[in-house]
Amino acid sequence: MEDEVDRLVAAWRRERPDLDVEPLEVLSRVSRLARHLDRARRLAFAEHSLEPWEFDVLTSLRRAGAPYQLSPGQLLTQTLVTSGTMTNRIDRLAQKGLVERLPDPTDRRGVLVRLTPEGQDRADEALAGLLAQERAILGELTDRQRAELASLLRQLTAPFDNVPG
Amino acid sequence: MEDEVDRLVAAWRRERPDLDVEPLEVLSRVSRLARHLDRARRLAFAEHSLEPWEFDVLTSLRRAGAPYQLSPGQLLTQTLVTSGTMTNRIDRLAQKGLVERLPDPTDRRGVLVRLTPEGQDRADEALAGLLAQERAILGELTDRQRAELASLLRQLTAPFDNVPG
DNA sequence: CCCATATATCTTGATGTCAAGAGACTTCAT
DNA sequence: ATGAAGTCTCTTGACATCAAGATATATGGG
Repeated sequence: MEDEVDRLVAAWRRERPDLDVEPLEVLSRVSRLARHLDRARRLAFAEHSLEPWEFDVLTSLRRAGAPYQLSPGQLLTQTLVTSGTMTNRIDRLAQKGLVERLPDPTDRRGVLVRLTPEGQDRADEALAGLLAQERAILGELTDRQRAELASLLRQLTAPFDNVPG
Repeated sequence: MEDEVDRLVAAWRRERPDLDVEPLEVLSRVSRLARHLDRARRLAFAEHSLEPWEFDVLTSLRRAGAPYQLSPGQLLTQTLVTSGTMTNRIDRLAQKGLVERLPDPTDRRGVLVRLTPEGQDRADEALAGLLAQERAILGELTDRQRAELASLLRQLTAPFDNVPG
């Protein structure tokens, strides 16, 4: 079946027949698929009244394991946002009762952000919903194809994930 | 080589051994790779003093073929932004002399946005730079692997691209 | 002990985006 | 013709984000 990238590539080949636009076949599909996934996830999370950014913060804490707490600094390295954004996010999550701020007992400059029991439940529910949706999106592929895709994608992401930047 | 998603999946398997998180192996990699690509593209475009959104608009017009003009409405279906955003983008591109607004001769409500000669040059230069960068990112893969990846990704994107939404 | 430097978090101001709606014009049924 | 509904673009107001800097605390060399 044809997709938007086929049309995009065809347009470039018509307008710029001198250029080799083959890289777009892979990387434009990655970007466009990510956009579609963002929208789909937003819908899935909305069923649990969570925004994507809320899911990111709550699940970062959830994955940390009991007692489900991290410093704002650790959270911002995990979620790749700036400190101003993280302050704002913690404020709103605390107001909704999903996390709470605790003084760091070992550093008086510091704060610890801890998942409340309700925050933990919401994170767990939303994760289950997300996985159900993702299984549906991947439904067309065989196990063999999923493994192949994961492996090829890992080859592309590993260089980014294993440098300081 | 290990990547961030391997670590993410390992954390979930430790904290939620009851869940099958295998879908993340594919779809989290897609999202994370897209984030990396966004950053890389921003850098590539910066060498031509273009923002990613400027590239999107200019190349949409470029792909339309001579005389390189589209209505704001056509531009926003291509770039998936709202009309308010598009008005703002056209304003700024016109101010920089990369596009110009013309009255639509067939509909007095309408406007046509046309690429200026400078806008066309900038779009062409930035596209060449982008393709060079993308070839470097894909450098690790064989032709066979790229084709395989493109084909698998097309299977995932086609359902999104061939429905009204 | 003291000061310079580093670290952790929060605050401020600017920006780009979106959602909703306004204004101008067109289209179509009557 | 005429009025209602549709279409196209732009305006407005709210919001999340970022970059830069402020505040408070910690750390280590002299």
